[in-house]
Amino acid sequence: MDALVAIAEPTRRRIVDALRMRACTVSELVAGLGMSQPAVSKHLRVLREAGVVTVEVRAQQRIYRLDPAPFRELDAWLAPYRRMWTHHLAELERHLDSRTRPHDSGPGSEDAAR
Amino acid sequence: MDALVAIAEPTRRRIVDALRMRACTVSELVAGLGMSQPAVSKHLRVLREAGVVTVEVRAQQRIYRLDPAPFRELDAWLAPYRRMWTHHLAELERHLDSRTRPHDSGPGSEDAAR
DNA sequence: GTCATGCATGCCTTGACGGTTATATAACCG
DNA sequence: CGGTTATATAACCGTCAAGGCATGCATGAC
Repeated sequence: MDALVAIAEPTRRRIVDALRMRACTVSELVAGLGMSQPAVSKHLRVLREAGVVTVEVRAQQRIYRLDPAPFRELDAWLAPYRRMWTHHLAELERHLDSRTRPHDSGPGSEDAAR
Repeated sequence: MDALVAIAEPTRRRIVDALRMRACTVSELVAGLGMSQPAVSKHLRVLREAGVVTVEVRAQQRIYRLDPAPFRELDAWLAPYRRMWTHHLAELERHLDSRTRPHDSGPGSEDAAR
């Protein structure tokens, strides 16, 4: 979950969101972010060391692309919380159910989450 | 996605992970974290203002519990990235396929693994 | 070779943040 | 009422990180 800290930073999340569409060179990112090139390079370094992005050296250019691994990790971390809100939904559903059909006692239609 | 910044901080993630199990008072969190009470209160304030937790006033105690909303939001943000790693898996699968059966050219029977 | 390009690194400043101690507020207990 | 409990807030400090500029280091073009 070290990647989470890296991704949380607003500017880096902009970079990540940009790389989600397609791999980019540093210059392209600089143009899109409206920031100095060193600043972008430093953010890319953080993302690199957190395993969020990988680099492909191509002449003088560096092509950055996302590494799926940390996102899978984030997804795994999020999993137990998913149960939380599905539980909340189920509760709400039961509540609404009991208001609509006050005497419905049977475990009726199950609506699977997502 | 302001909640992401709040959750990214290590101590606050410990708090969130604790609250995932059950709602807690401040004192309980302080005991679990081994930190000063003001420090915990400040983190709780950040989480509160980010919409991550809600408070229930009960005499002198404040019972904190998670609010599912920001986690759903995080899940939604993560969704497009999910497509990324499933795509990677499909690619890897194709690759392994071509190595196992080098002359398999037709898009014939697809045996989906796992 | 020299020059230009693309990027990384070093240094510096500034602002934000996590942690502490001390204090204020509020609710129960006697 | 005074005293205790539970929590928030204030004031302060040390640290760290994000951004800027200047520079170094490769690679390709000439």
